[in-house]
Amino acid sequence: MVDRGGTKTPTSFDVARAAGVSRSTVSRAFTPGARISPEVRSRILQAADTLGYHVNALARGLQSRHSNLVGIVASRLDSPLRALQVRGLAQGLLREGMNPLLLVADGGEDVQALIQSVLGYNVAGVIVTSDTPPPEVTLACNRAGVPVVMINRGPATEGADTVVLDLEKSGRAAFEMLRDSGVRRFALLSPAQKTYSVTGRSEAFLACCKAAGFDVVTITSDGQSFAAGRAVADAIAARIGPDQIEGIFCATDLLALGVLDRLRHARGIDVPQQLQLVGFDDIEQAAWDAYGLSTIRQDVLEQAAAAVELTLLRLEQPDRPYETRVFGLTKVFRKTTAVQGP
Amino acid sequence: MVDRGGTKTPTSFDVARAAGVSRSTVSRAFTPGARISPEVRSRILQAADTLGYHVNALARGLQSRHSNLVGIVASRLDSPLRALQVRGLAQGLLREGMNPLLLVADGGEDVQALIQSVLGYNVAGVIVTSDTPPPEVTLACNRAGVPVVMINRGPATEGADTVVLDLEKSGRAAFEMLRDSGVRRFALLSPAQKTYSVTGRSEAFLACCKAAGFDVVTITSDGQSFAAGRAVADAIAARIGPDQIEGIFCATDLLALGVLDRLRHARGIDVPQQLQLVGFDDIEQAAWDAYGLSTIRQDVLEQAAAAVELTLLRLEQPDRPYETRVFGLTKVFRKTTAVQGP
DNA sequence: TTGAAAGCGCTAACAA
DNA sequence: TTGTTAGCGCTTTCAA
Repeated sequence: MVDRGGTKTPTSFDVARAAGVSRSTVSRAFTPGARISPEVRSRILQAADTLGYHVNALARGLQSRHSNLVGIVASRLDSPLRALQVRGLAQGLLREGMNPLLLVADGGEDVQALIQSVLGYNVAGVIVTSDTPPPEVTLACNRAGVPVVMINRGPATEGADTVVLDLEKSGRAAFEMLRDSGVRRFALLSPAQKTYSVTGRSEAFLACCKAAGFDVVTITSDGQSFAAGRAVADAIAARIGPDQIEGIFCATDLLALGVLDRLRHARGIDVPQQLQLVGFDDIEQAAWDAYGLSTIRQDVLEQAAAAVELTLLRLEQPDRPYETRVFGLTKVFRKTTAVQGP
Repeated sequence: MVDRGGTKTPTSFDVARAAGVSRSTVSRAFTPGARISPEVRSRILQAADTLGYHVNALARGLQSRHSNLVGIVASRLDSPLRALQVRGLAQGLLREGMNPLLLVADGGEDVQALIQSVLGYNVAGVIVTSDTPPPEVTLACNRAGVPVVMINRGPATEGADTVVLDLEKSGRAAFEMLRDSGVRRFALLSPAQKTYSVTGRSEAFLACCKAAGFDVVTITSDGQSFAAGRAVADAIAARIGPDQIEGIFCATDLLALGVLDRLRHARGIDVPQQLQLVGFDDIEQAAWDAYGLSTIRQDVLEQAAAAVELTLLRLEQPDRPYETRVFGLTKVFRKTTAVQGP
């Protein structure tokens, strides 16, 4: 805030004087549930309105030992899934009267330092949906008494509420979709970088295949982006053919789309005739006609809502036991599997 | 922040005592550019580290009359362009030691109320990249002495620095791309909702066509999403044919992609043989092989960096004249025009 | 229901 | 270069 010499922002003192009450009373007028008579209250509110007064959140937070700021730690903000998730988080928070402090944690940034700086705002809570889940985040927040909610960053950690997808079901769903589409020779495409949810469902998929007596060819990508998928498409194409792979589970939609794009347009491979493909997430682009990706849907908006709810719950009851909300998923058959959707 | 009865967070007082100095000196140790001897400074930093001390941003902001919080007002956070923009903004801000306060302003929310609440944090600035640019935002911020930067929300408003695309060049580039690809019968697809940049370039395109002696068929969509494009694709298809439209400029890539998707896959229309198509933005998906959309690139990351820079500049020199940075664009020929890229 | 007084943790004048 | 003294604007006991 730059002081441009203009009129100073009015304080509760100015409102108090205008309304003929004390500053404490003004404070009460702006505190939901405070004991104050309706008449006095509306008189104050009116005075405040004409003066253009609004509570100074800094002072309030300083005094009351907590602001209504909630930190959101997110990485890869520009990936479709994450963008939607952050939007859900921000809107949910705003709706509850909290303000989201956005922390982008893509590689370069020092997450630890970010958390420290955020803690300096007496944040009411921190929601983590980053890829790299530094356990120190939980630690630092716990020390400061700040509740933490992890989204798909489990496993259920002591000291944090958690929102997760059912890993086992995720992997199984992928296996089933391919198997039910007639695939007998399986492959898996998964990023080299370990991540709770992506690696987790990949391993669950592997386990399912093995349990059913199938071998799996595993291919590793550099990251989970579209470009990463595209980059390994040739390696995949090379393994298509008699006695080779028939169906592949790509651990994220973006990866699947990258593979699909190159397979079809550069290699002229017919999906699903020559190779079947299943992704994961059901991002908006998966449904675009040019792709029609068969995939497994997770409802990020629902997860975001749960994260907000968990944050508020812990604010109300700091001592409640840590909770883990496990979310399900939906198989979405489209056009990259033999079994096809509508 | 919930007080879980644990150890209290250390204050500058504790650090001062541990380091054997006064609180002001501790403050100086954490203030870049403050006059303090290196030895004392490192002694304090060390004491702070062992105590787990970090500056309380609330108290600092309260006292110094400005926090290092910067509000970002954004809408449609989950659209590819906006997501990238917000990411750039957040990272740029973080890099400069500022923290982004994210305000999602999609229809429902009362922007005015949001701004008020944000102003309560003594934010150092506000960056607006929302679709609906309430002039009240500028007004409210100006009254509070908070600098405002508008991204593509011009025209240059008094009271705000501005980052914009060259509207005239945008529209002209679209016209030229189609014309140079041999189009003689033009069409325009633009959202019904007025927006500075989208409506602006649409009108510039119209003007260019008219000036060159061409008529233009204008088609209106409900919004600028993929779905909106898809929804008007049939209406466009109906106008393809002898003596009908040969090329269309879609005011956003998402719109163009929606049209293209349905035209090709539901209507079996050959683009660019039967119809040429040019989009705008060059979002990631435009380059995906399944689409290969010819488009006009705007560099959102560069714009975001400029917005951050303008915010900082005004912080340093509150009285400098308001500045407008105009950005150029790049024609990207791909596969939806007769003239094609690499 | 209201008011008076005491800080929340920090920075910014000023003095040393 | 360092310490001292005042607040920043608010909420929160505690009395009235």
